[in-house]
Amino acid sequence: MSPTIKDVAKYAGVGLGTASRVLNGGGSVNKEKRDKVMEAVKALNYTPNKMASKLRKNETRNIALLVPIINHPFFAEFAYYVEDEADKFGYSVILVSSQQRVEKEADIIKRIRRREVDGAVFVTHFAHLESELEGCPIVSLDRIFGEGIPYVTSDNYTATVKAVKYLMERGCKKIGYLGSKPIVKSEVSERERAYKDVMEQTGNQNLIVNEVIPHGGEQALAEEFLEKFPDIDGVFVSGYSMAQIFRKLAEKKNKRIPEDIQLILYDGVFSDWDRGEEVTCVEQPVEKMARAVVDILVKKIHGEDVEKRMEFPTKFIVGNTTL
Amino acid sequence: MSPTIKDVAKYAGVGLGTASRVLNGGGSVNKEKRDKVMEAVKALNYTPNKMASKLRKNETRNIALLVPIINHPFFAEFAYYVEDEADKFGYSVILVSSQQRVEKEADIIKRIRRREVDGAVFVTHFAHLESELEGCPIVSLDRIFGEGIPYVTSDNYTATVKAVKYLMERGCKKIGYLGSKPIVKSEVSERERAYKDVMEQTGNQNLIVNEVIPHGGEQALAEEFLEKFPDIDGVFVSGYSMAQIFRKLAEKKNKRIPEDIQLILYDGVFSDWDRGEEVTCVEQPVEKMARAVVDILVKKIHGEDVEKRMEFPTKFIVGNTTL
DNA sequence: CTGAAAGCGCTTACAG
DNA sequence: CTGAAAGCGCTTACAG
Repeated sequence: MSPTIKDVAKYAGVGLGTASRVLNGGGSVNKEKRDKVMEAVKALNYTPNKMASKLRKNETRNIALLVPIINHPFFAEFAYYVEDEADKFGYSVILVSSQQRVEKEADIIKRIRRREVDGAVFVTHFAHLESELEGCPIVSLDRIFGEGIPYVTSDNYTATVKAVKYLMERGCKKIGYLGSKPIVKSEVSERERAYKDVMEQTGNQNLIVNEVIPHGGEQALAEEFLEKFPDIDGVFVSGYSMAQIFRKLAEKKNKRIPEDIQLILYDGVFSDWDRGEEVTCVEQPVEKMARAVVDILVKKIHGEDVEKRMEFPTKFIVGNTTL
Repeated sequence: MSPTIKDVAKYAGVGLGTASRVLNGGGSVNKEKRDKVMEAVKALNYTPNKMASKLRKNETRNIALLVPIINHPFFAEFAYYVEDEADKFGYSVILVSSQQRVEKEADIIKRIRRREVDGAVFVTHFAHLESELEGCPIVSLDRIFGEGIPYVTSDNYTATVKAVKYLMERGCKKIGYLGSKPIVKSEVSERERAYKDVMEQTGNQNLIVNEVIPHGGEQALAEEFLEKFPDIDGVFVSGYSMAQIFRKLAEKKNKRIPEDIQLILYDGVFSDWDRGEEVTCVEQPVEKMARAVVDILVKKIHGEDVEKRMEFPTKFIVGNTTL
């Protein structure tokens, strides 16, 4: 068995409390005894057992990160910064891909109650019992839960207005909206609202396909969109996967982008692995948003007051999918 | 304060042990008492405190997953399946992006010793004190640590031979090798060995740029490669990011792929978000490899015997980066 | 089948 | 400054 702090104390010839104090820096300790303890630690090759101290201190120093699916550029990028930021505060992050399964979302709540994690970051758009969340240390991205749950978002409305107007400026006459609608209350819905407002103001028709779909349902939706609106010459696409699938489909149908259809994506350009093509897009400040989410969560775990809503400005990037 | 099992026992009018037994199914309990306990659980809205049972049972039910960086298609895909498989065994996965920082790798070892996790999956090619690993429940991908650490890999050698020969069949006369070399002993090195062997057998010259580089160093390496071998007409690229960067660079230099340079990538084609272009590549069975890694790790944590090395066959996929 | 007790390895008031 | 003690919330032999 590995040595315990008891062994260290005994070896050093001091009391248990003293050993603990030198190990944790709590309270001052006689230099001589301190040295003896350090010596004992070395001699016994002692490592503290965190399970014990966590139980005692009633904190796990873990947070859960719930994403729909980790192998998606936006969520992976987000996860990267969440981990980096959490690490700064001494928290580890437990990764959970919800895969849109409602049990997995509910499971996170259980993990908090079971003291497996101190709190959670929610990046999902699926449903579950809101009542269960009461008082839970949770922070969400985009999604609006209710009073107790703060969230971080981007300027969905204004950015979409700008994007749609840009398509018009570039000559588009028939602009569609393609997206997968959140099943829950979410700031993402502001995108559709913005689109509709612009269409109304400019006396244009709404050409929308925006549905609640299961994971993997993008293909069917993109097809539906192109069938419904075959003569479209511009499209605002909400979501990275959807845009990728739309582009593939358009190619297959011999619709050239941007010559035949101009495209703007909400959900930006990412790292190197993104093949470096420049999509015209609304880019979210993923890093800042991820760090903010963690900062808020940590504050919340410590019982501090936090902002209920935090909005970050996006960047409009002109690429080669518009003329 | 939330209720403890003690409260449940008191409420139900039974002993602590009895309450524990009905909650964990250990040993049989009188039906009547069982019902009373269940009733108490409901009434008090009791949730067990896992920190306590973990301490008692000396298991965290957490494993760490160490990847160089999570926002990379291969690692994200790998992580997805690791989490899914771990979940089946009741384990949670703690995500750590090493960012090539040696402290982060060493930190994982500490986490195991501190009982923050029961074991770890290593997907990194950086260095640290091998001696520290002795007896640690660790499983690696590709990397060869030594006797005690099992690993999962793919058929690097044969797949590379096949790929390079394919380039020849397609008419390439000057075939280069571009990759980032692992700093440690790894099965990935078999790729370079295979390339060299084919070159030697066919009486061709080695045109290799394969260096140990820091994260983000791909660009410089790709440039070096093209400067050194400007008249190349085929290239075997090891690693996804490197290939993406190479393709971008080639485009900038007006080298068309595949017309001027044919390209084969080791590290396959992934999900939808990969823009769907078909790169000719050697595809690793990521899902199977990830699940195998977890299966082995769980066995190892439970002290069972495990295979020391497990090789999975890759698939050769012909795309549009070769003629 | 069941209750009282010991103990997992820590930390933290509490006297001194 | 420091040691002995209590306790975090469980589980698991141990008697009965």
